[in-house]
Amino acid sequence: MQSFTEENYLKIIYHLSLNTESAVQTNAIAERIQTKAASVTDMIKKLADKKLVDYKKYQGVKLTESGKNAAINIVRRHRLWEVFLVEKLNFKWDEVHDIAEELEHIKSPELIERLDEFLAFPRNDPHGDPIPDKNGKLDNTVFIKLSKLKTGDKGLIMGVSEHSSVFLQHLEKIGLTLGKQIRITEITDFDGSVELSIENKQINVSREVAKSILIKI
Amino acid sequence: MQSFTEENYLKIIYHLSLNTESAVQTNAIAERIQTKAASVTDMIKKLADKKLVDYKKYQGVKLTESGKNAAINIVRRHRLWEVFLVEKLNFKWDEVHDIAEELEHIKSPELIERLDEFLAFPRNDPHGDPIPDKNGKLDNTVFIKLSKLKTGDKGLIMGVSEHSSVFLQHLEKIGLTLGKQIRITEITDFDGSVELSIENKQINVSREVAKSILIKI
DNA sequence: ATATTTTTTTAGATTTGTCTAAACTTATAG
DNA sequence: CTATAAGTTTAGACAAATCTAAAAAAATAT
Repeated sequence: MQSFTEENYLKIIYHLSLNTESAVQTNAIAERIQTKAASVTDMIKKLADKKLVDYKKYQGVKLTESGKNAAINIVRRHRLWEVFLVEKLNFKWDEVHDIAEELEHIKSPELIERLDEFLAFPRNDPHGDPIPDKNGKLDNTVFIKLSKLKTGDKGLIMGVSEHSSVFLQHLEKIGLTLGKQIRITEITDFDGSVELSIENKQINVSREVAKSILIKI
Repeated sequence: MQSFTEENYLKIIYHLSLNTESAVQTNAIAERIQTKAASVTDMIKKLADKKLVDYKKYQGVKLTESGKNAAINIVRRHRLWEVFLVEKLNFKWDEVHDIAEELEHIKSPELIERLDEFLAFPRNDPHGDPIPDKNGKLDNTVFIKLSKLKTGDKGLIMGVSEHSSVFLQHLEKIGLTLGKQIRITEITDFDGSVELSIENKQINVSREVAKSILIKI
């Protein structure tokens, strides 16, 4: 069983691994986890001793099979708690991350199975991210960035790839929330901004925003 | 804001204070918290520096006003989570203590207010213990031990003063659960065991058991 | 190919919470 | 009222996770 801190490292390494085939760098971890590179090196050695990561000096780390399992479990717990906070306690989607960050470390497996059942086995968290099932299996449906669509394309908002409060509050304000149907009405050539219709209203989003919204066609 | 460990000490000191007017002894804390007296002395000094306890060498500790507030807050969180686990996730009353022990340290006050609301502001936890309100106020209804009743007395089972799994499972098995109506039909003089009728059945409980069941007449 | 910059690691210190062993206080028994 | 026992504290050490400063390796630039 891992400590609170070890779990945080595993989770961060897992998230950083998703963007790359190659090993995760010490500095990248340090930045994400708000600590110094030297501390990361120390922890990496500890995780390597426990066979949770493969590590060669100066070469960064990769999760082992068992490290990956542990990480996915943490992600599962985090996302289930986010669903609970939004669906049952009426938190907004931009308010839940920090609380889930604490709740994810509660260890009882029985608790998580029952929570999953209580929430009716949700497949996605409030940001559209998939929730691993109890065997660690992830729904591998891949969504398309709104910025990749063409004029006339229709789709459903399924998630976001940027999780900051400012961004989520902005989406909330302009009405771009999970599950809504959209249709692209125009794409401005020179700045890539997108005009779309949603619930019979026309709104305009910048290319920056469009890149962070995930769509199912 | 206190650490996980400091919170545990405050909680234990609070519980031990309930049984006595005088200061709580180092050894008593050590026994409850599964640690050594020397460690307790160290932590007590830290809590005293933070003005959470009053401490004079060799004289034990008492919670200060602010220490007591902190402790009551932890108790509130613990008991609310116990209600959640039993009412919403269908845990049995003897299964929830350890999980609530972890959940009670999640810090967000907003979370607790919303949880309280979600549970419809329960007044008691699954063992009948009162839940402090958000101002720390405790319902001061005092219940009577079943062992104090006389033949013919009627009452409702409101709680238990012993929380071990074995005991709770035993009560569950013989049907003595929260909220049920009972009537004393006979008290055996020589061993103090109590015969009572509950839901038209006659059952017999030892004096030991009777002392740990709390009744509202 | 060498110099410079970036990244990573090491060495040694610090903090938090714990421990053992010994010393000290207070309580209890004769 | 002294001797012994019980309870508590101190001193010094340890493990976990962190840090700073300096050394070492790898990447980049001239």
